[in-house]
Amino acid sequence: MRIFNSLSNHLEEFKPMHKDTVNMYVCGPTVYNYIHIGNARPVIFFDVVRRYFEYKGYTVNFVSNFTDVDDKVITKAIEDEMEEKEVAEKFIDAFYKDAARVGSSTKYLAPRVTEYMSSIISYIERLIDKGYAYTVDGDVYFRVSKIEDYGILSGRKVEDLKEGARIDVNVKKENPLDFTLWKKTDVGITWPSPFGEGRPGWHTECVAMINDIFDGPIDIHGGGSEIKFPHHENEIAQAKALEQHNIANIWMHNGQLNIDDKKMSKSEGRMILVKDLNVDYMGFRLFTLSTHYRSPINYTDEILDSYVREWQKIRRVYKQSFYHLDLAESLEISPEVTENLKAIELRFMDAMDADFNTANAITELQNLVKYTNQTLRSKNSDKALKAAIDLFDTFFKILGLTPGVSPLTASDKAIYMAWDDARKNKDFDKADRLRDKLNARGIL
RNA sequence: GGUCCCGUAGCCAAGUGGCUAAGGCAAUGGACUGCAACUCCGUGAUCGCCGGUUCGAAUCCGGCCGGGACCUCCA
Repeated sequence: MRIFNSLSNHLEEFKPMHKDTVNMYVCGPTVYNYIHIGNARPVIFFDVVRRYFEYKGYTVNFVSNFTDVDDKVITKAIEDEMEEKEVAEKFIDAFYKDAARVGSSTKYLAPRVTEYMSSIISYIERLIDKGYAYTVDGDVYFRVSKIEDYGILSGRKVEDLKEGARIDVNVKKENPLDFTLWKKTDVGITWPSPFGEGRPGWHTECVAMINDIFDGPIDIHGGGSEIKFPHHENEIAQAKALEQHNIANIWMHNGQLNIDDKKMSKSEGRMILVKDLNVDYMGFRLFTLSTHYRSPINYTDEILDSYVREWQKIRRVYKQSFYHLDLAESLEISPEVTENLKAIELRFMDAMDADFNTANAITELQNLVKYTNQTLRSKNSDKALKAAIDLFDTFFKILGLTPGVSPLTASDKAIYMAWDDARKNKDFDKADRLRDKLNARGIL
């Protein structure tokens, strides 16, 4: 399988560092607010990455952090007259709820900055010891000039960066590009350290946690493209300084989600929170996976709506097939995998193998829908239908889509049979009443 | 100002050197149907514009137009 590596800018054949295991880390949210639909994109996409690796038989050690201390969390805490910890707890809970809503697993290791403070401090100390960082007045800065190819990930040159850099009011820095490792402060929560009372900068947490948890470089590091620079660039710089490696073999970055073709902006009123999305979340998940993960994706109500309807269509044929077999007491029938189904499955997997081309994978899901609708209406095809359902289950598992269909109850079946009889007897009044009942139960 | 990305039918979107440019939505014609819903079958684009490279380009190169991102907290 081939994955696009942001570090090399090329598609690369995936080779795990440790046989049958994938170690991956995805930059998680800063927990000062509910997540918006743009935050949901990596939550959904990297969940699919994990699912696909698991489908392929790998054990996936999936880690994604919570940034539970930084300026925003502190500001929010002061605003709401809460402790930083309370703010973090509140929005971590909310995050888990939203992640579950959009169909992503929440069962993974989620380290928090506050839990790794000693690791972060010692990481910074080691950087100072080796001359890659310097202390000024209780602040600690990373010395970018010590890193030979700083800018390698984001494809920037130090000269270009300097030219574009704002006039830095912080005269403490040796170089405007140097970034903060430790910030001296007396606002909000602080920790004691050898450099003084303060709190860590944003860029060390991920490297320190990865270093602690995985003990060495990992297979995949993921995140949104907008944090490629400076965050990921700075992570690499620190790891190079101490560990002489790039943290991850493969760096993956998802494109941004825009609203009405513009970047989300709270101040301009262009921001939608996941919890406020008043639709079937599976439709939203399908929407985010309908564009290749590296491309930007545009949100409008209309576009989302078309994917919600698409999801209903997918779910409908699955449900109808499932109930068809259930009514025939054939849910456990042995499947007959036809050539068509084999071809659809093969193309689906080919798409996933090609840098997680979920857009093409979804096309195959749609081909399966069409095939199943045709099969559903032909006679004596229960075995093929069973095979189709099995394939749906496989696709759903990989994409993280859940149709929410379970076997019918005895009373459901009785009504269904009665409806069928009424129609055969041309008792349409009765049939319509029974049909309403079945609709109310969500069976038709 | 610097760096970079994108522009495929009304809409979403795949394809990044070679069979007739996938698929979906919408629209429209037909089939099915007690009615309706559902579903199935059919119908649409020469790929922003101009020029170049090539036997051959949506795919490579150059210019132009349009949109966006990053360079500052941001998934």
